[in-house]
Amino acid sequence: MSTTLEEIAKHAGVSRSTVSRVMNDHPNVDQETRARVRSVAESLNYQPNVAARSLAAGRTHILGLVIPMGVSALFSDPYFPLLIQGIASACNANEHSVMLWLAEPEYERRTIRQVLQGGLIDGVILASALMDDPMLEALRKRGLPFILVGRHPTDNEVSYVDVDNVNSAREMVAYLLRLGHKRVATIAGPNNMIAGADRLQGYLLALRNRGIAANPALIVEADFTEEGGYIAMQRLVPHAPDAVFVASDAMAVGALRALREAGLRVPEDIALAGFDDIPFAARADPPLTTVRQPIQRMGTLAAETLIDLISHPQPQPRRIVLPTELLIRESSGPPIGR
Amino acid sequence: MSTTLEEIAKHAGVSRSTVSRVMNDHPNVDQETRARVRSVAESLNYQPNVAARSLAAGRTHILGLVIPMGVSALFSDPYFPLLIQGIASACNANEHSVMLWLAEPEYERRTIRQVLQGGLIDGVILASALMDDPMLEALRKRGLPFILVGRHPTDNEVSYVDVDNVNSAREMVAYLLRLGHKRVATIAGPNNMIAGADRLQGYLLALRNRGIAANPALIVEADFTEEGGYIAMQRLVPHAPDAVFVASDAMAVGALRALREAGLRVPEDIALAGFDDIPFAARADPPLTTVRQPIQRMGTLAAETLIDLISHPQPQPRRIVLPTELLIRESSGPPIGR
DNA sequence: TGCTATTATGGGAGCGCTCCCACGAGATTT
DNA sequence: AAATCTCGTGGGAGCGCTCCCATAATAGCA
Repeated sequence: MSTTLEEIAKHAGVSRSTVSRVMNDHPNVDQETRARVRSVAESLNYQPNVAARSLAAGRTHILGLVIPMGVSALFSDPYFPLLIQGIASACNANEHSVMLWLAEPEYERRTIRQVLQGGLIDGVILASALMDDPMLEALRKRGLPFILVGRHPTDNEVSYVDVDNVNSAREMVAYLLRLGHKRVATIAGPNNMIAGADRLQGYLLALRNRGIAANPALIVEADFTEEGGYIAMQRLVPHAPDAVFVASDAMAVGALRALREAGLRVPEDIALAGFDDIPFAARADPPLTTVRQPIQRMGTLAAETLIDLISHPQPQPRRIVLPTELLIRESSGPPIGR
Repeated sequence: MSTTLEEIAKHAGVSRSTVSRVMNDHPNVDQETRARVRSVAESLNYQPNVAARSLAAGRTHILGLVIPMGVSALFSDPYFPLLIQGIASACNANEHSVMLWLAEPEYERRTIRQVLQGGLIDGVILASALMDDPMLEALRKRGLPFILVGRHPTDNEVSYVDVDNVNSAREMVAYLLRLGHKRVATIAGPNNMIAGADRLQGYLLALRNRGIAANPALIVEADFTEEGGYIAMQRLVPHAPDAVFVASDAMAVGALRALREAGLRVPEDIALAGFDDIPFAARADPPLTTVRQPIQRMGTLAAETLIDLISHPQPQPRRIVLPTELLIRESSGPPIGR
């Protein structure tokens, strides 16, 4: 069926061992022999058997991508597709493959077991871990290389790729305040998700820096979905905010819809700002002021860093923080007079 | 590190073979022995080594999911996330795992080789194969079980899960015609994608059934993206259609935007209908008349069918066609007088 | 009672690979 | 000149599992 090392060896007139050395770029192989083996392998369309390699060497060139699906809602915004694309693309470029686990809570124990003990994963990318994700604990106990997409709030011994959610949010809210808004509200993300908590933190910081006391009535938690943003905004309207920082664009789109239904104009009656810069943000009506984060790039970097971490284990964690960009569009409006 | 069969055997006071039989639900094991082995395995948190199992038995309980990324645009609409969710969910429920390949054209040959010859995939789900997808040819030549999501136009020896795109589109266009529209246009999907071609086919059929000649000026091909829909609609506007059937909701949202900018009201000046029923469709302004297709369910069924196909190989292909549903919302408007 | 099914179990072989050690030949050192 | 050190190569062992065959114990039937 599939070509084996031994066959290549026979055709090239060398031993199995030599072919193996060639395939793994080991030194101490004659230039000429190497070339001959390479060409035979190519012509026989040889592909090493991953299972055998894994058994013998414990290395598979497969990365696991684990996405907790407690918040399955997340899958309806373009965040994960972009992340996956970035990861897959890096894997393609580096001769790796991806195994995907959508960790549904009801199968949690089994998923963890599969991921950790199946023996066919070289490392794990854990995307948007929850605050107290059991997968994280299991990973660290097992000693399998892994990297988070999205930092961990308490544990600073783990590697991650992230953007600075706190400061990005803070800057956005500071911008709204500078425009002259007095009652800046926020629609926050779920508090058990790190990005949600961080962006709320940034909001609070910006207020504090201006010496403004946070008004609990102007802070509503939602679930990162359009629908959630819609409902949250309906709850916010009676409290008459003059600007709202929404912790994701998907929610901002929902908020926009609620405002339209409430007969409020954006940005004339109320300014709005989102987070993410999803493709639709620029095309919303009005176009959405938002924070751009390089999602696909984060995926690529996570994969690349993990691959490096696997072949060059290091005690100290890698922490990669990518820059964001404030995109000022029409939804935040001009400075207001006073 | 990881627990092995042999350890379980020792703890349970039986042989490796017996443990293997228990783990694979083979008959001819004493009830009591079986229970004992089970409990030992459970308490030692045993997980079979996938690589070893694969090597020995040629079965891995891993499904490959291959998504051609020629049209990476596809990833910005919720189709694939939903499909993936359905597949992953079925895999979780059936003790399988998923390997994901986003087949970028530049790595095509290598991807095919990895998928087919790595030896760690029991079967493949190929999503939205292109018209002449080389992966398909390779799969069939290799004899690996596989299933398509989205039928194949010429090859009817392959298994697939799909909706009846032709008839669903036909019905939607027939509905628009029944409302009294005279110049029904379409924004079609890419012609090298089967769903795109099929929906266009349905459009043409509906016209033919009414004895209406297709007007080339009223048919514009786009790429299933919002942006593509926007541009397509701009090109359509000068030809004054009174209704447009858009082959995907994502494109319909773009079309809506183009119409708004052109100062045309929906549905008063022009009726609009989409396809897919993405979550946002119901919340668009106005809410979008569309065809609902059970995307997540298609994923689940594809995975379940494939798993069945792997354990019970059959010569004849399985063809599963799921029903769609016409959702009449405001964007198509009421019947028009004449 | 003898004989053949049936059931429960153990152990060997081997899947395709990597790693380690052994070996010979040539280069380098003393 | 002998001793040592490279380098290139081959072959054995073994990763953890499944499959097959052998064996023993029991059941079924004449």
